[in-house]
Amino acid sequence: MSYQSLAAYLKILSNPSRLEILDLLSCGELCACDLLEHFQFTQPTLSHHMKTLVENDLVIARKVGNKQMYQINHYHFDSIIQHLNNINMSHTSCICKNLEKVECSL
Amino acid sequence: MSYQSLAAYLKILSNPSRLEILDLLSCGELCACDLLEHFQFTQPTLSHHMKTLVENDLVIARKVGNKQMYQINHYHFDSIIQHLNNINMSHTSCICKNLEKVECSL
DNA sequence: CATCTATATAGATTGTTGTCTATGTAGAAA
DNA sequence: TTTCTACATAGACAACAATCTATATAGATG
Repeated sequence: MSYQSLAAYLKILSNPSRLEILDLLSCGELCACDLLEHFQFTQPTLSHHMKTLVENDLVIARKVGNKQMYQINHYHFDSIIQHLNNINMSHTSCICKNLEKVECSL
Repeated sequence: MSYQSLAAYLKILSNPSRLEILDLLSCGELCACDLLEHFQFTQPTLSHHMKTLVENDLVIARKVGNKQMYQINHYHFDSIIQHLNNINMSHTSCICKNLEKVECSL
């Protein structure tokens, strides 16, 4: 995963409301109306956040009657976390290996 | 950690340049001039990114002569990853436990 | 001291994000 | 078929973020 795409996924996660939505979904499927009850913002704002989450594969949506059900995509979430871990850790294929230092090895 | 502060840290991480800086620092300490060589942006832009990273405890800075040395703060990075993991996983103290569902358990 | 190197700060600009109000639409119910 | 419920879309706006150029500063060197 490129820095650009990982950064794009982290941007989706870097919002307190979306984090709370994902936490609410972490135990199981919920509909939009259940989610909305927990927040102070308006229904279009929730709809906007859900669209963002679904378009970025962090949430899976399915329609049941006139209700929109949402599930967290644990698999994709895990993959993002793993890529973050790779950046934090020093590893053999790390870009820092082919870094040409000036003479800063102080 | 609140959703707000976790989101704030993720916002710092949600930038491809900062991710690449952290990846470069993951193997060891580097000075600003070494980092700058790897990027297309200007020196003030690097300085701005480093300030952001240091102020948010993701990077530790120390001055040696007229050079500014930077180290990644693995400990804090780990903690952010762990909090992200807690959101992805269903756990006993999860906020979804005291969610009052309408009748959406379809 | 004068100058060079490394880095920081100030201020401007452009693009993006989160939220709102107003309105549209699809499915269920009466 | 009309109405209600649940959700989506459009458009506006204020706040913020990433970058730049220009300039300042701190430490080293001659």
